[in-house]
Amino acid sequence: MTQAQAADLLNWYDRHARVMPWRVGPQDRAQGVRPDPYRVWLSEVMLQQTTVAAVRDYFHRFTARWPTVADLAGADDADVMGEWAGLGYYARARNLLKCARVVAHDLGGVFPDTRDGLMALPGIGPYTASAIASIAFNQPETVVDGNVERVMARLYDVHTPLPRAKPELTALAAALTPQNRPGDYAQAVMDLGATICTPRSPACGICPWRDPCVARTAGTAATLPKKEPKKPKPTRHGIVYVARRDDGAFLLERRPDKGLLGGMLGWPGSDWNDAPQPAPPLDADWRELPAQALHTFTHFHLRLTVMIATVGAQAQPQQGAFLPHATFRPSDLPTVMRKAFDLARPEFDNTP
DNA sequence: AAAACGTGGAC
DNA sequence: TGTCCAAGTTT
Repeated sequence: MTQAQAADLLNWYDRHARVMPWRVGPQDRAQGVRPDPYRVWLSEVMLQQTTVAAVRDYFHRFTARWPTVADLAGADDADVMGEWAGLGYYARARNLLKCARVVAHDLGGVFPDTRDGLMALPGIGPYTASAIASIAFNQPETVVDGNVERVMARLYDVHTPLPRAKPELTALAAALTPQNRPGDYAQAVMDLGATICTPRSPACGICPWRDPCVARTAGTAATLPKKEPKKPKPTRHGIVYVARRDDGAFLLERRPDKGLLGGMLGWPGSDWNDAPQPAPPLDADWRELPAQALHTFTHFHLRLTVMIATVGAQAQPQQGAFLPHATFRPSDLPTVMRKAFDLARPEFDNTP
């Protein structure tokens, strides 16, 4: 019964698998081609809470610049954080480097091939460990991501809201996981969730699991999975200071590793709260821009007031350091800081 | 164990 | 415009 269901899904995957740069397709896989564990790991970390569309270009840039785990382990922290800029959840990038260095220096450059071994590494949790073990090492582990939760909730018409339903959905997913082709099966369920069993208006008519799906029969598919209500996001305020030196250098600071945007480059400024105190990083003739930078994080909205100033070569900052014009890439900034820069930049162009 | 942690696209 | 959501992990 369940074996037949798994076979139905694998047949569907053989015909409809999405093509992705880190993936070995079912045809090649059948010929014995194995995916590179480094690329599987890198893609899985990038894909945590992040869409395939957003990951593609980052994956290409990372693998072009650091083709192996040893290359990545030898990279400078600032270069890795800069390449990650814009992708979000920056703890992933810090843990990525930590993990690469453990694998390169302590494990001889070889990734563990078991779920437990993988889970011991920084930035690898239950989902990612199962994904790497099954996809890269063909271990019969069960992956449970948002797609799998949705597919299982519908297949068995589970109305318990998430995250409470997670253990139940995990058990249901495990019972379906076949012993053969575990990697293809894992990717097949996720492809099904991403292309057929979508959050809104699922395409039940062309679903390989149309017949056994309880929620489709009950007419509840589109309402599942249920979720606990979310808390409203408060709005916080902050002030950033964008100083441009005569020679084109900009005053930037490296944020501490802990906390929001940890380890990333940013403009010096105030704390972010209801009524931020001015905190200019150096004495200058600061001018407030008429427009604010608006940005929404996971748990709050932010309205950033942008102050700008042009300073001379003798300027001595109390916070941060001037980054030479030739060294500064705006693309190294996290998005909220790039938004502030996008407001400030034309002002410097207009008043050189 | 609840909260922190980013961003961009779809509707 | 606002809300939801995406191959979750850490503390």
